[in-house]
Amino acid sequence: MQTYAAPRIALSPSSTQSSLLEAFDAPPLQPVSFFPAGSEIYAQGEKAGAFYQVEFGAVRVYRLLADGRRQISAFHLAGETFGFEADTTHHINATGVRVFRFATGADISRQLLPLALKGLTRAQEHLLVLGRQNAIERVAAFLVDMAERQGGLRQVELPMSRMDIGDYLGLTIETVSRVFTRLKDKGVIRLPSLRSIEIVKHDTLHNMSE
Amino acid sequence: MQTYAAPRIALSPSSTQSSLLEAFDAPPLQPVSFFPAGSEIYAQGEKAGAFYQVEFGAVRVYRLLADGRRQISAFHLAGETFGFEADTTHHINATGVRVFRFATGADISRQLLPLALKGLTRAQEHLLVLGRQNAIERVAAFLVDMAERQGGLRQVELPMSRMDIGDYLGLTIETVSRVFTRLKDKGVIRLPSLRSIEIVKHDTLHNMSE
DNA sequence: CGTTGACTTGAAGGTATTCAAGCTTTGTGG
DNA sequence: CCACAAAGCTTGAATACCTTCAAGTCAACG
Repeated sequence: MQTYAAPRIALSPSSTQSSLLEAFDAPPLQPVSFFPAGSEIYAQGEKAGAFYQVEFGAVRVYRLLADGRRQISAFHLAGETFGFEADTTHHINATGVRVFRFATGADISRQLLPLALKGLTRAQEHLLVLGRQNAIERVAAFLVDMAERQGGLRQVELPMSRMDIGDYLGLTIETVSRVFTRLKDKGVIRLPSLRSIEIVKHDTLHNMSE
Repeated sequence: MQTYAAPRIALSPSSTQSSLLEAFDAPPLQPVSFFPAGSEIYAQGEKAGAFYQVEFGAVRVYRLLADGRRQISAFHLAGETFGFEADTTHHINATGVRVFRFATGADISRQLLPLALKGLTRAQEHLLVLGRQNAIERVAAFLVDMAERQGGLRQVELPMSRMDIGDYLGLTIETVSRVFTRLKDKGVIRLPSLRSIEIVKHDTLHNMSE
């Protein structure tokens, strides 16, 4: 199985972080362990019953077909919290994740349910993108989502490669690259560097993602 | 918004039903109400905190784009149980659903969590299909899934239209139809009627879905 | 400064969509 | 029960979009 070692890019905490954490009603947490870049979290023996906070970079949750085709079902960005997803056919690949455990096993489900529901809602929106939107719409939706999760600023950091983006959007890296170029030529975005984009025409981008 | 009134097709209870229900450890349930064909469940004022059992036919969970494009994120078949998914941008369309409510609001999350996790796992598998598999593979995966959920028999009933299948698999109805024809011509399946298929070469179908 | 990996760009090809027509099934009224 | 209408499904031809294959550029790193 291929392992992707993503570069460590420090991100500012996203806006969704605090609200998600607040939703937990201050559970008793203990930091337990830290996973360096490229870690296969569950491959290292971790099971459900823990949940995680991303310290920097990003976490990819993905599935593979027998021939190696990969679909990333979710990214978790720096500052965000996620949990469960325990499943042997299911992989999580991290760059800098700190693990918290629940002090008691009693009300784990009360803690995990909002995360599960959030994940389910996102997955349903993602299905709409993959099933019914074309390449430009997919990339636009991705950028809008990334921007929102980073506080809605003009400047958006992409803590993942073009290949990751392609595997998230169900596109090839070439198509992702071409769409970036098209958006740049239209003046919708700027590309100061490979891993950062600047959203110039926010409304246009938003309309593109429908 | 378009409403699809699916025909009422009685299905034998699927194999996954009992295991899901058993997982609930016999919660105190009360049947509350019944939704006829074409009901928009949440459009009728139902909120989360209840869960549902499909009596016959099927339930579609879907999202719409502004221009009407639709993506069905899940089918729930006769005998199966589902819950939550409360969300205004999110629609559920039913043909014959009985609603159960939890007697107490206390341990709702303990009851809902396994359902949420099941839904999340299925959504992730669905994302892999939509993002990385071609038309034949998608239809094959769909048929294999339907067969398994109906007890693994050769004969599979499809309690939904070609349009529903297309909107579930991210394909047009024409493509769905063409793939059915191709599978029939290859001798992999038979089509005794529009809404029922017979799986002749089970292994071939399974390999196609990867 | 050269090498490596990641990304971009171009051209050709393939797969699914679109548009259109014909067919089949289902439902309805005579 | 039959005839017709309407809806759903199938089939065909042309088109569009994305992929594949290939070459070239850029950036990071030793």
